[in-house]
Amino acid sequence: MVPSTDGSEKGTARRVSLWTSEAIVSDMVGRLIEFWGFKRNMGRVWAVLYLSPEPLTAQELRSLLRLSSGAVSMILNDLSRWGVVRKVWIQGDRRDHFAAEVQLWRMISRVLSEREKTEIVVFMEACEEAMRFLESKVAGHDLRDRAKAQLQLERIKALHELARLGKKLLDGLLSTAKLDAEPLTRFLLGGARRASSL
Amino acid sequence: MVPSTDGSEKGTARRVSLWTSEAIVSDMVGRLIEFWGFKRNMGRVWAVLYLSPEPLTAQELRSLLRLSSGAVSMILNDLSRWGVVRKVWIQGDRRDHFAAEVQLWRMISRVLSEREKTEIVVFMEACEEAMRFLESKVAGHDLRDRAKAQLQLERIKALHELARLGKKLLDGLLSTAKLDAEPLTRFLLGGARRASSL
DNA sequence: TGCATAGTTCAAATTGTTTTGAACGAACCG
DNA sequence: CGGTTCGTTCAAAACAATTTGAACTATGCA
Repeated sequence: MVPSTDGSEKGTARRVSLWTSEAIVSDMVGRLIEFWGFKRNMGRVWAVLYLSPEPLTAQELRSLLRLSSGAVSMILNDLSRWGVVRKVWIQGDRRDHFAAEVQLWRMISRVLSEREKTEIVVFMEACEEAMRFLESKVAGHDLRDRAKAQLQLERIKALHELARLGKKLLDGLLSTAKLDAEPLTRFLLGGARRASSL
Repeated sequence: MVPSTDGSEKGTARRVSLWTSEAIVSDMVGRLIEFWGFKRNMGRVWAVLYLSPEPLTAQELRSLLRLSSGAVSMILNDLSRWGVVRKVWIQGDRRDHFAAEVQLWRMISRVLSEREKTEIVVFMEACEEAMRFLESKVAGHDLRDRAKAQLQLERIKALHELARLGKKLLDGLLSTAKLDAEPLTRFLLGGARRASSL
């Protein structure tokens, strides 16, 4: 509401509403991120920081996004733990300032490797455990059970194999990621692109 | 509890508890699927069907997984809409029987294309809208605002480009998928594998 | 030291999602 | 026709996740 005394140095809140572009993008990133299993506000906060020319304080985020102090604190923590936001020390200001990681690909690969990879590994281990159980069943007496155990073994093996392939794909993506700043861009797809700043 | 009159033709519930392998896998698939943004029980139901030698009735699923009649009905609907389970007509039995899609890759590519692709397209459209808004800002009078609009334009362009690449990757996966039954297996990764039944 | 502001924590409240179970409609069977 | 079983729907209940706000800790400053 208050139209902001824009150049001010110390005032409580420098600006209290988002540009249309910021609203659209933060909303969208929020949705996307939620859909990916994170909190919606993590996406919103990240997006606002990503579109900000300077690092912002918790206060500013708070008023831009109408969140409580607690929420902002927790969300910034989450984002820091995922390495997608970092604290920036600013001369003579006691408050913490936050900046978004702008290397999109670095960010994504970090998340992928921490999150998806664990998920896949756990899944594969579960498959292995189930298969160990079935090994004993296939040697059992009941004929019907043996056939069933056999079938399950095959099916679970297929799941296991799928996970293995998924992991490989992921590893492929991640290794290209480490290599450089223009990564996905030539990962198997469309070799002839100019460098971009992802 | 009741150990089942196994070969029975018409009894209410043929079996009421899961094998260890089934418990492990259905639990695991449930988690994974939940993590992917579906209902946990969708994963569980699918997994039980996937590991079953014959199609099962809603009743059976109900007692195997301890769900209410309503829940089973709704979940089977969801699964049908996603095309990962289908009704099987069984001679002289009034009840519907359900079988899991066992072509893992076909199943996954269907879900990927329906869900992720839409998501990406919507995201790209949002980026475009935000960029249109900014185009007007860069022509504005306030100097500060112009710089900021410029920055946002660049950043949003990067997001847009990332989405485009994601889409391309997805399309690549999906097109290999359509091609055949042994798909991911040689999608860029490890050319030298035997055929599998994914 | 005492005041003021920044930041964190956590129990309670809110919000959102999934499940339940009773009510209903449809199909089959004698 | 009834009676029975199957399947669906939907409002209420249970559950899960997120947010709030007040209490608290820490730090800077005079």
